[in-house]
Amino acid sequence: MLEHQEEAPVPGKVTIYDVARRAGVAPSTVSRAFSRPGRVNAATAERIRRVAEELGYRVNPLARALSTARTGMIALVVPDIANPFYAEVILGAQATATRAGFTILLADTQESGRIERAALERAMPTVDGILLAGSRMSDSAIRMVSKQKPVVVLNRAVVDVPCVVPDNARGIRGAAEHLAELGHQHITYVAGPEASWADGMRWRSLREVALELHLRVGRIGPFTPDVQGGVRAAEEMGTSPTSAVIAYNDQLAIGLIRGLAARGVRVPQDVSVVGFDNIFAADLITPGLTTVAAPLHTEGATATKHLLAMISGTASRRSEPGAQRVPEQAGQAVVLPVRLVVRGSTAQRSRKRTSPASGTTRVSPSAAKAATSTSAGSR
Amino acid sequence: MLEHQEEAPVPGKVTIYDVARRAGVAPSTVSRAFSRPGRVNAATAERIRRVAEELGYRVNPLARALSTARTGMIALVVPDIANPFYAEVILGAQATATRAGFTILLADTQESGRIERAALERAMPTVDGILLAGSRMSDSAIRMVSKQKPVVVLNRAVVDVPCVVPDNARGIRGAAEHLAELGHQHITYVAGPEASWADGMRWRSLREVALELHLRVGRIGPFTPDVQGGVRAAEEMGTSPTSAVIAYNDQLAIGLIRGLAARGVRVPQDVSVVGFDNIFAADLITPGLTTVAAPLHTEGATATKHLLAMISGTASRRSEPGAQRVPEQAGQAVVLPVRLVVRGSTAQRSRKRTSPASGTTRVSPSAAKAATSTSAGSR
DNA sequence: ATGAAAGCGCTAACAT
DNA sequence: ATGTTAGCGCTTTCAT
Repeated sequence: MLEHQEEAPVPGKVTIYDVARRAGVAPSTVSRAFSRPGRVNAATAERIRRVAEELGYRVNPLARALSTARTGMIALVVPDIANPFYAEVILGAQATATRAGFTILLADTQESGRIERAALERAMPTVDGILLAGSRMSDSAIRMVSKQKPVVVLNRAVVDVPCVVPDNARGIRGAAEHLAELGHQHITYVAGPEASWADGMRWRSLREVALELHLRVGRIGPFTPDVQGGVRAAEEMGTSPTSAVIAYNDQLAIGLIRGLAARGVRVPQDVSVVGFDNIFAADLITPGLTTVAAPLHTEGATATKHLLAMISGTASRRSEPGAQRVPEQAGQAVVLPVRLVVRGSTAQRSRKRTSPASGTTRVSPSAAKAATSTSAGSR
Repeated sequence: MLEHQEEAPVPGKVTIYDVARRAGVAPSTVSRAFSRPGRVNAATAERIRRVAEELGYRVNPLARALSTARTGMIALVVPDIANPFYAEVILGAQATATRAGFTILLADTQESGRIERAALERAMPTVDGILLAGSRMSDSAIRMVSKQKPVVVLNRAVVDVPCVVPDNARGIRGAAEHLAELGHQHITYVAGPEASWADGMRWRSLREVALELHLRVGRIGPFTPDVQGGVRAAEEMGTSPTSAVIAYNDQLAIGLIRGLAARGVRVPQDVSVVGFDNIFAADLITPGLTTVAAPLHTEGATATKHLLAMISGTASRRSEPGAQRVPEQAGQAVVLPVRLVVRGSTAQRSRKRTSPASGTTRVSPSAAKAATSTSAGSR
């Protein structure tokens, strides 16, 4: 009679023991039937499956995780989900994670290093690996983390930690060449967060390519990498900006265009603007934003693919504490190709503007320190 | 000497046993010290904390979950993370979840009911509750789920399941009144997904308020609720749309404006457009989009708050299978206030346009078939 | 207030 | 191929 209790399939309460009893086998056999099909007789396996089915049995991932030390979850840590940039990355990550049977634990750190640490603290013991996109932590902190669990970093190069980054150099080069072809001779770089690796990378690349192309460059910033920041940048630029500007990212570029418009400066007639990332909105605004398209979705996917590889790599040697580090070409950043998407925000340099034929070849960005754009002096 | 093994704080491997031994207490005491402070002598508690600290001990959430049946995770299921609408909701949810010590398990269902089911299947056993935003499942399927775990539904009313929705009726009313004040007498509703509860709600509300305000209304659609859909809607509208339109959501409205612009119809001079949601981009495009601002962030936060309440409610009676349903005012949808944000996409009705004084109270938008779609028949 | 011991549901040697 | 037996790390009666 007690058997009757089984008759009511209470979904979350059926265990392998229930199935085992009902199928007339040992619990371990049921376990095998689910965790490693093939290691059990096809016939019994089938029977077990049937019984499990009718009993409404589902494996309990938690219990499984407790003994295997593998949870099937990976943490995705981002500074701001609402940032379309990360949204795309998340999508890419989610897609390949799901396909591999992994679940994503999402953590938004609100652009705060403190929250990021806390989030990691919480998530770490629950996940098999970590995807760090736009981390605010220091390189050494990241290395620390990667010593405990497999980690892949996005959009940033950290020594000794697998990274996935867009080809910033080529992207900036493409943008600069495009601008040069349109007759622009002086480009202003609108900088993003000071601490951003990508920002440094882009600015450096710009200076290099400028040298090569005989362009002059200036720089203002840093600004927060959002629309707000762009508006502020426009203010800082004053009424006579250079004829061309490359912004750290699209949000900044969009804000810049708005800010410029508000002060009567027209884009692209008066100044050409190029962004970076090619977020969704780049195509929505007027004029459309010319921008360096980063393979957002692909970045997420690629990073996840690597992470999963690392995870299955470490899976074997559980007991070796220090062995967490994987043979993978650690430290070797995978760089993904980018492409320039030309839209309406860039145009032939207007002849009406004064052409600063004078001026040195390469303008010292020291002018940047003048809060309210003294850098204008260079023009 | 064996003791020395403890000296190397291998972060993920320290257990309460290690701490207990080192602190000279029983494992159960260590457990108490962490899970229910107060039930242990303040002094010993302190000592335990210290030892734990220096040993680098962290409670293992999985192990804890296995015995308590509470994981501290809630699943957030959304159709599309990249959709700015959901991005905001996610943020709101994440914020309050984190504050309560909960972690979010994110699942993007790619607008697919099938994937949604699969995701739930996977997540269910791992989470304490579920947040369903923009679910593609049937009401009954949702009720089924909510019988197993606490569930809160967003942007949709499902009988017997706690819901959080924006005040669609008031929102539409506000939009219609605004349009009426501007002199518009005929409003076209650009419909979203056929299966969408919100869409039905909005259309119905529009008809009601139209009756009251002596406005005529028409409707075209359904369209996919994205920019693409809006562009298609523009095509379907032909060259002589009504002077005012309300779209199911902002993306549709944005696409519509683009599509209209492409065919030489100017917004707001020729036609006024109102959206719904007030997503980020609504303020970026030109002209700015007049729209009904839904409290996106608040929705996520509110829903989460309710879910957490339900969770702590069910926490007590673990053994009562059928008792999962909470006393909460189940079925009672919480409706959140909205407000109209007026931007540049709406304007006084242009006198130049032919005023269709003739025509029935409700004009059949048959003109739509002029475009490419044949689906026009159903409207 | 603290200790001892029995699980939570599953996996993993080790047998057979 | 399948059964036995220990755990995984923590919580939780039940004693003391």
